[in-house]
Amino acid sequence: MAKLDFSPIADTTRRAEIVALLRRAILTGQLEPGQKLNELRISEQMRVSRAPLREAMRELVQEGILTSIPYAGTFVIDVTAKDIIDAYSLNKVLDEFAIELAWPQRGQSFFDELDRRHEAVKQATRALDTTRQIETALQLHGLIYEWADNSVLLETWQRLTSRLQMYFALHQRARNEPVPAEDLHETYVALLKGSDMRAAQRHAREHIDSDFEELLAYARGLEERASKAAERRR
Amino acid sequence: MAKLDFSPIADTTRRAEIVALLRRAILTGQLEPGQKLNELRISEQMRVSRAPLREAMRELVQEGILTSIPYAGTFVIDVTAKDIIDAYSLNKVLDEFAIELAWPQRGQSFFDELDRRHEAVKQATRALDTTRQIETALQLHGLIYEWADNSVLLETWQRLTSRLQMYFALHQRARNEPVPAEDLHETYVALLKGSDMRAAQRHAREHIDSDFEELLAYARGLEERASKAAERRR
DNA sequence: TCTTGTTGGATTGTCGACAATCTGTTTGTC
DNA sequence: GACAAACAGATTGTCGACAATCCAACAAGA
Repeated sequence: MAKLDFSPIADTTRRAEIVALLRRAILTGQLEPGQKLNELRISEQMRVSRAPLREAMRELVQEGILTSIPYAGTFVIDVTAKDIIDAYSLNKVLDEFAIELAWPQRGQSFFDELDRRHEAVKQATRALDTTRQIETALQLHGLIYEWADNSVLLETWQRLTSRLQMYFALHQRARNEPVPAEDLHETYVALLKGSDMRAAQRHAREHIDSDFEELLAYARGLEERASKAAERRR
Repeated sequence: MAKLDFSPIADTTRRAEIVALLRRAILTGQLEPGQKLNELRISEQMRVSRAPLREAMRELVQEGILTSIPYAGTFVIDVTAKDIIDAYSLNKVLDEFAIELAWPQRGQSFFDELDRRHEAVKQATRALDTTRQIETALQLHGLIYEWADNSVLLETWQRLTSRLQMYFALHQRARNEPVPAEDLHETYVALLKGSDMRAAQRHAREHIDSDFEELLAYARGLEERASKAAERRR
């Protein structure tokens, strides 16, 4: 008998599709931070009743990209400079841990997948598809987590990634100019293939820092705009 | 004007109360791992309609203590030895990070709160209230996270804590004998008051390991029972 | 006997309507 | 005109009923 692995069949509940739609809208910045989600309007647009929509929203609230205030509404989370700093500093720690766990698990299939994902990033970069560029870069980064073989760590990283993706998307959107940017991941990939774990950990940390500077600049801009808006309100 | 800090008013949605009730039932082990939650029955018992109950369940699914299979049901998560190992090893890393962040933030109010929580543990221990003992011990442990001033880290720890609380409760429940256990936190508290951060980090790691052994023994018991049950099913 | 269809009951997913709550505006009073 | 009470509209929270799906038991055919 031919050996054939079937993947699990897709979730076919409206709820799951709504979650995917909303998440995508938020993570790509189509829904802006602080924006209120009107249940009636969205449910009409999606041709769905409010029940599955509300359940989907609860999921995203727990996922950390929406916040809900009883009887007031559900909103896209606000993004502050501190949030970005917090997320990044935790990401550093987790990265180091993930590399440590994944290191002995590396093998041919790991390297193959590494190349595959790296290629995807390069392709998105060439195509000037910034949204996809962010997505693929994060997926490349996520490989060590998938191979770390620690389900709680993976889950944690996925939550964190949601926010990072959102932050990057907002950043890109703010300077509404596609940034080709040559490939920053060459060294990262090479080190993950090498034999010096410490070096890989160190690079992951530094690489993060370089991206970080840009994001922080954006965050500071946000802060400024927010305080000005508060001033205007007086 | 007198300075007075009001705490936020309680959530008054049924949903929030249901979440609290269910969470408590799960974390204290009243709902067993793998058990199915029948929506109709629970909603009738709580005198509530299925809508807020289902929303509450979605939250707990995202919180990681329930799992949902479309059209099949929502279940309390299964607990495997690997889950416990994974949670603990991540907890070590996070603890180290939290201590590092919290260290410069320590001050009188930190020490006071530390003592307060330590006292709560001792009291629960004296009263042989194992459920409360677990709760208070985790709260003591959580102090460094609250003072680390990193919202993402805190959030992450709270998710992790849910599981740890559940694991401990199951463990206690399995050997249905209240364990007085003398105070294990004396050293931990002392080190957090001291001036040697490294020592505190080291102790946190070792302290975790000692509790860990017990939990692992329990987990292995679980595995064994599970495999036997699987055998019987053939 | 094994496999494959069918059927009934139970349970989850979804819907539309109603109740509770909030917010901004209007009205009334001083 | 300033302030508070009452109202109106919009929005969220909750409910009961219906539709879709699953599962176990049973029946039919090879």
